[in-house]
Amino acid sequence: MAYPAQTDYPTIIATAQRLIERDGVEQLALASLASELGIKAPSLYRYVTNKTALLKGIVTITIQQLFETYSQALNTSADDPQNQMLAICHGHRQFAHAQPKNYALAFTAASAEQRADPASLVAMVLPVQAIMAQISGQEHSLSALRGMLGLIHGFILLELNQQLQRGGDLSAAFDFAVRSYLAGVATLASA
Amino acid sequence: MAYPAQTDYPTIIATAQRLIERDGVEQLALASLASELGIKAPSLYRYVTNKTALLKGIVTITIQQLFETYSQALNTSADDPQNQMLAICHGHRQFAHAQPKNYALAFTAASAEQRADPASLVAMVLPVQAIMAQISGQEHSLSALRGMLGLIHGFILLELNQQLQRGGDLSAAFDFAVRSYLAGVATLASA
DNA sequence: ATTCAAAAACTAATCAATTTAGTCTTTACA
DNA sequence: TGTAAAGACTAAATTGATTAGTTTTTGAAT
Repeated sequence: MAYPAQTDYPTIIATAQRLIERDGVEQLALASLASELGIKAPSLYRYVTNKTALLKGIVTITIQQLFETYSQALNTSADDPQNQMLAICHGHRQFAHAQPKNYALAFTAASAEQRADPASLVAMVLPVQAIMAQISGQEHSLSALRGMLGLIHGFILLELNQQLQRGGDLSAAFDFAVRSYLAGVATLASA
Repeated sequence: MAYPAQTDYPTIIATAQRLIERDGVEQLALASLASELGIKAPSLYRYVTNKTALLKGIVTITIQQLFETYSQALNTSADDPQNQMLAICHGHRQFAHAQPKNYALAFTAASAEQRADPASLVAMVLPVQAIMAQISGQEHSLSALRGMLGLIHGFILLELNQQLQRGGDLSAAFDFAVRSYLAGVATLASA
């Protein structure tokens, strides 16, 4: 029963994500964000308690979006576990490439207050672990999952941070690495 | 022919590394660093052009230290390429665990001005690629190397960022993942 | 011995950004 | 038609990096 809000939380987060993708996180000042929303910086404090909380909100939303990418990959993808897993890995990488700055922010937030809620990460990967179990066997499924997440995440970060600059087809290298890993997991499982 | 310096560049970097490890990068203020060195903040500007340059200096030194870890692993390690590679991977992980905050800073610096010189990274991994070639064959050695670096780096970052919190022996999982990957690379190479 | 100049540090001030305090404006509803 | 709550604003406080200008120390030349 009052003044009509000139913005709202989802808009703030979405706008912040857009600015981060355009200019980088370091450049994200509350003044610029507010200006982009047509308000002044102090007004943001009606929606977020401080900048750290804002960043954590961004991280949370980004993870949710990645989560949706996973769901889609799981639905649309192929018959056998190997191909399902490949679809997930490529989906993950595409997501990261589509919003590199937000992806990096989501997974390398320096301070603990900014990091994603662990529970949501677990929810995200449980179905993936089930598929991995078909490849690695139950016993190794958690370790195998962790290795795979490390592989795709690390590869992507090295790419995004310009640390794989020696040429060659990075998509092919990624595919090669994931296939190798899955093949190895399958081998060690049957041994 | 003058005032004796109360500090020097290497001391500044080493002290900054220590403070980062103790309190985190976000907490690294020039005033605290200066105070730790027994001087005032503006005096730091005689040694570094600005805070960004300081951070880049820290990153550079940290990478050099990791480089030395690699050299040691390469010297002391075993006969066959698989075991040499394992030694490198475990050495890398131990280094990261010994100085997690500086490791994360070195490899996830948001802005390009803070990142390590690409050439030094190449120099660091060339000998590793030679070993990888013995496992994967020349043709795949670069892709296989990239995958391995991604795997160990990603796994370590997930660990350090508390994103592998579901229990279990992480050292064992790391070992399992690396062995799986190497086995897979060897398999695909001979195919 | 004294002075000079350069190096290095200091204090004080500026600038940029987040955050807080207090005030004004809009609008739904009695 | 008035009023209270929500939302935004301006102004000011805070914190941290950076700059300007000044002072201190000391080795070397007179």
